[in-house]
Amino acid sequence: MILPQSFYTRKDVVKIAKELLGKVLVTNFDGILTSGMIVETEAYAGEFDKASHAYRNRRTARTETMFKEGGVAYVYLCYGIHHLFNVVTHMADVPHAVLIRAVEPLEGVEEMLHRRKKERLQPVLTAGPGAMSAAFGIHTRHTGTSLQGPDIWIEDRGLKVPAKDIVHATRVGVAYAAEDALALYRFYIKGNPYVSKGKGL
DNA sequence: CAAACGATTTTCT
DNA sequence: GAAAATCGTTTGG
Repeated sequence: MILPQSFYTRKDVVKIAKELLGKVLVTNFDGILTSGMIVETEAYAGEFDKASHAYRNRRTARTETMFKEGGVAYVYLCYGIHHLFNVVTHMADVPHAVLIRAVEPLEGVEEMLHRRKKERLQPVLTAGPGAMSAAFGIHTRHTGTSLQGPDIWIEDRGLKVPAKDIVHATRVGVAYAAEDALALYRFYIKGNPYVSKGKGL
């Protein structure tokens, strides 16, 4: 089933980030469907999180999407090259989001290989937020897109990730966030080869 | 209007 | 392991 909007509008962004592990992200652009199981996520708790673009409820043209009601995509360009895909959570005016960092490819592998200009299926295809977005065809133009479809959605296919297989860690690339860089806001499935190689603190 | 800066990935040494 | 690639957003003059 497609995760309902009520899944996203809940208030605990960290809990949502953890629950997204094992769910299936699907994109369907121009009739081309690609999907993959989410194996790595990070929570960004807006107002009190220095690692978030919306720290202290800072509203700009870019972050405005994070202030929407939960259940839409927040996509932005990083380092001028990479499109990073996030899921907006909580109610309107609370800028919480979950960064999807890595997935394990399921359907549309041929298309993902083509989009990434790769020959063979290897973890590097979708391990890492920029790589995953490229493989799924996600672009900054999709920021604000609903996660109820028909272009992007997340499904629950009944897979439960055992608590013992969920690793809590520090986030990647946010050392500038001082004490908030120490928060255990990154979650991934232990031993899954598609988890990114990015290192926290 | 000019300048600095990334929630990263790839390539080269 | 180090460095480049590359550009929209944000901030400062």
